[in-house]
Amino acid sequence: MPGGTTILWLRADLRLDDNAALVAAASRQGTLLPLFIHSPTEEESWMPGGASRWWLDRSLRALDASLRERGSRLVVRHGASLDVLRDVAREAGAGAVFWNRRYEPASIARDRIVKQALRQDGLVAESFNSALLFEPWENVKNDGTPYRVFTPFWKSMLKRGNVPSPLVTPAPIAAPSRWPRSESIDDLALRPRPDWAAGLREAWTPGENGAHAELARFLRDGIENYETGRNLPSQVGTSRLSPHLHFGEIGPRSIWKAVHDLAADRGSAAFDAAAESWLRQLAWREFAHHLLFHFPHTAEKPLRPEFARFEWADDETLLSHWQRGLTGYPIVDAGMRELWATGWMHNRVRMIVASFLVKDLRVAWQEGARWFWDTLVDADLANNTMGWQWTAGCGADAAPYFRVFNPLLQSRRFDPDGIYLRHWLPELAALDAKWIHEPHGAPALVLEAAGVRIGKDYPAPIVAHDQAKRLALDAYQSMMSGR
DNA sequence: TTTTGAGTTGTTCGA
DNA sequence: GTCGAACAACTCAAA
Repeated sequence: MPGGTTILWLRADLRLDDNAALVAAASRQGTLLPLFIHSPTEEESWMPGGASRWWLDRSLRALDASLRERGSRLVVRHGASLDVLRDVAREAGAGAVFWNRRYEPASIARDRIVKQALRQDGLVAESFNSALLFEPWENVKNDGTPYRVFTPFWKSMLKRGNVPSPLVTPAPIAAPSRWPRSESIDDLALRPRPDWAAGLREAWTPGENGAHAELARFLRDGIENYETGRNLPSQVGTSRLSPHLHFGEIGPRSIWKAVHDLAADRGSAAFDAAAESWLRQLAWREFAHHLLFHFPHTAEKPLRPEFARFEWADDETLLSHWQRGLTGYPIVDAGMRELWATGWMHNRVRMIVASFLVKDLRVAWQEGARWFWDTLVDADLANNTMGWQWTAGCGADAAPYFRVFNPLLQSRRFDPDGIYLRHWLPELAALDAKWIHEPHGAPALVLEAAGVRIGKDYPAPIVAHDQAKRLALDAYQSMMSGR
């Protein structure tokens, strides 16, 4: 019978707007019990890192506040998901559990067990899609197998048409007559101790309102010049929506519609082109989930099996210099310090630092993926995995192995005035645009005038790029020839 | 099945 | 300084 109480099991969908499970639960004409279960070990080896936990803490508080505005609240518990769901269902007399799907391998396995068990208990258990425009199994090749190249995936997605519209959430949200026990968000101990999150607080506003504000900012100031702006780390030329998307504070359906509405309003071909280039990025997110769904081993292992025998440098020193932003290459070090301070790094710089770790230092891409996982507020298994495998050349797109980023050229091209470098490397701030990209090459008098002592104030390069590139290419060739 | 065209993000060389 | 071609040849998608 309809009615009764439905548990809305919230996970990576921390929003009220455009939430399919919420809309479906509300349509049952009963009451709704919003529940978050903290169960990090169920993510197996991909437990949220410190930056992600900080974000989650803030996002849960924002969600609770939004629910209270609508006459409800967020129940918070910790423990094994199935056990908690059963306990809460009993305590609240709930007859149904609804949730939005996640696509990480460990989540899929857990959710399958949970759904089956709840149904055996006699509960209604249903899952929905609120994270993606299309399910990973929907947009596949004509022969039913998954795509491994982005462009055909994207064309096929456009050809499907009918991108779903965002769902409208009813207000208020009907609260149950009796609330089950809830822990406080503080009890989850998500906030870092000691508190190193000052930079994160300054940079971000987690939560649904913060997400929509960021989208509005980007649609107003960023999207028109996205093609150039997205490559300049000294500017806010990207949407910065990645952490909001990861936690589901905003969904792709809302974004797709907002962009198309704006494009229709502008009615200019130039705007359409800019808008499409950004929506392609949203499709890359879809593609990443598609890949992780169909190739679940790729979070740990290369998609291209021949890369399993690549000989990586097993060198803790190189890795730790990279992690701390002490490589002697300013663009790499600036990026790594931005990451450490804000939990985020500009995408252009992510490519540069990733290429540097994998090709110049020849440290395994999995080490870089791990560090990003622990430090990024937008750490997302699908995106992180695809990005690192692409950089290493072992991923879905056949990037030619000789494509090695030159950190000096990239730095000059995308931060010509050194604004980004000076911001994150204050010890180099007095160097001019000519030398800030390569301080170790500057004449002694220039260094002296700028107060920079190489090896003391700022490190000498830990590897010589030209030589490192040759060694990397040799290593790739050895691997390919099977030696 | 075979064939054909194409593939996020780069660098370097030589005209 | 700018531009096109080469890098080296592989995998994928689709006709």
